[in-house]
Amino acid sequence: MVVEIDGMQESNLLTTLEDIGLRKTSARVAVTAQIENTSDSFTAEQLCRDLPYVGRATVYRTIRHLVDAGALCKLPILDGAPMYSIARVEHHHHTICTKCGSVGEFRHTTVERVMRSLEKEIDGRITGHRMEIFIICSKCLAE
Amino acid sequence: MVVEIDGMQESNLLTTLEDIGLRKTSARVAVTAQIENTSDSFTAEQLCRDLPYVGRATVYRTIRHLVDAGALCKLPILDGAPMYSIARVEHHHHTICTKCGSVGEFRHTTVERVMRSLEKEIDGRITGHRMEIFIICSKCLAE
DNA sequence: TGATTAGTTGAAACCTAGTATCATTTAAAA
DNA sequence: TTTTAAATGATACTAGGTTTCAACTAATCA
Ligand SMILES: [Mn+2]
Ligand SMILES: [Mn+2]
Ligand SMILES: [Zn+2]
Ligand SMILES: [Zn+2]
Repeated sequence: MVVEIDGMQESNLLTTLEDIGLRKTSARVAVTAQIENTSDSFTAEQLCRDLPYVGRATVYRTIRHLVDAGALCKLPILDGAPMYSIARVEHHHHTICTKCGSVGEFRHTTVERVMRSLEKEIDGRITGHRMEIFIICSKCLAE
Repeated sequence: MVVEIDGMQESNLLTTLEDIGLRKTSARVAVTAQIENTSDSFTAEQLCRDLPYVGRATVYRTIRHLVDAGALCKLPILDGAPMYSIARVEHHHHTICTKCGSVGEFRHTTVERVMRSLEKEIDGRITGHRMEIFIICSKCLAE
């Protein structure tokens, strides 16, 4: 069963940073607010353009903190900069529209069950997995 | 059922290039031979280091031709350069050892079946998918 | 409250991975 | 052979990101 995960839940990235023991600074307020107001996924460079008064280094550092803390997903894009999106649930996978780049999150119980069954069959110890489904999203199909 | 795919089958990357209509040049002979003699996966920079007499531009161009032709897999590594490996079967997935970086290829019938079943459930039209399983390989576990 | 201090910032320099340019060379057809 | 379009590779450039470090500031403390 596919469970699509969407929209604006409480996330407060700033609190995540404070919980790690980092200071509440104006740069961090600006970066986290911008991310939370961007309902879609984004790249680091987009964030830099949206926040011209925050230094590049700080934008990148803040993103890294949030990824390390598990509050942001970093997903590799084969040609180009990785995309980031707020991680609303612990473990999930992504749909990526190859036309417009929009990213969706979902969980799939059968996939997870299959993964667990693989542990007996794969040579070595499984420590994790990643899955992306490439789509043309309904919005792009409608055009 | 997991089908692990391994070892040295006939692949002749050079022939792939000629089949696309590209000329047989000494640079292309060198690059394809080096790839075929590297039984493991590799990065573009590794290949450049192994072939100091072939220009960087040519190494990158040759890799791109081979990827476009489907003879090489390009797989994204979250921090760093993508890895390449010879594509021995049409569609497959990868295991990546997070310790030594070695890449394995496998097919999994159940995963593919699940993918097809997802088409009804995901919003949009599915055009493809990607899956990587992160492992500590048996070689690294043995150390 | 103001003094202290360790954490934070951001301009600039740097780095890695990869692409574009273009004069020279070469494969392959004629 | 001669011809010529394709290929090469040195060099310059770009994108994405990190390091450095002097200046700044948030949080703690007297
Ligand atoms: Mn999963
Ligand atoms: Mn598959
Ligand atoms: Zn789309
Ligand atoms: Zn390993």
